[in-house]
Amino acid sequence: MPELAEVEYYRHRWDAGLGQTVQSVALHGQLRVFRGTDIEELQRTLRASVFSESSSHGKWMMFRFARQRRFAWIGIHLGMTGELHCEAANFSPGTHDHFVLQQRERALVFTDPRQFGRVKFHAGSTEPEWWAELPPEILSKKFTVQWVEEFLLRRGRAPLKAVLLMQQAFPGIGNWMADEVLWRARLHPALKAGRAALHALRLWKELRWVTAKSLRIVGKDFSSPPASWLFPHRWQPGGRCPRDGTLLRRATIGRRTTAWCPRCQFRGAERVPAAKRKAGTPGREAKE
DNA sequence: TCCTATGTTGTATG
DNA sequence: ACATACAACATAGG
Repeated sequence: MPELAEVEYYRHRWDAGLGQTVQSVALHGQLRVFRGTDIEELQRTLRASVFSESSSHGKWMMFRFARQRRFAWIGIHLGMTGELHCEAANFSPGTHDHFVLQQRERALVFTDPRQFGRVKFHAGSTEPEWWAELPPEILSKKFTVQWVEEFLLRRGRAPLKAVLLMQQAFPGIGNWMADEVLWRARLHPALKAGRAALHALRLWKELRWVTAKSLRIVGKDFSSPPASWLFPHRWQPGGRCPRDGTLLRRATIGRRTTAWCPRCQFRGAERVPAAKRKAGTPGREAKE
């Protein structure tokens, strides 16, 4: 499920283990989530180290470990179905529990049935490249209106929805957050990004608003956003726009199921009227 | 049986 | 080189 707010929620589930020594590291089942990682070194380095720090960036989480003056970093991405949880010390892993950090009083577990998630590893005295090179976070100073505008222009021909999902510009935004932002900015998900660049300020504001609020609501204790959000209505059959009561529409846009209000989310005047479209001919819009 | 799922990556094409 | 579109990955549930 995880987008940035859920990621933050899951990250804190390992907090109980902070300051505690890792006694052993268990890798279980398929090793797919470790693709590209030296698992031998990972296990060797983490054993007897202290779990000393935890942070997140978009959909990535980073956990730091220390042994004497040596540091190790674990990066975890939850993919589509990943979760972190904390279990009793005598925990025995199930089929989808791929990564277990055993501590004296608990087990820190990474579970992921579909295995789209991944675990990265780095040891040394400086931060790993894959952590240092991440794009500006949405709530950071470096995430400016210009940043948004320039990216929209560069991806000018792609549908706005698809562009909002691009992690190199909007780290942490996923399917439901993108829909929420578009609905609040009153922009149609199929609008060409180049056209949406005119409304970069609005998008920037809503990106930051939705991000901040989601962290407080979902990130804190996995609560659901209130009925005034698009969120609780978007998958409901017969779901209606909380702003004007219009029946929501759904379609596949940018390869993902998208919900929007056909009344308050305009495509804008740029839409060339399909003057002579024969009845029965599919339009440019994705099938519904 | 077929469809869906809050994600990313590799590959083909323009 | 750059942007865009799509299949693929693996599993569960309706």
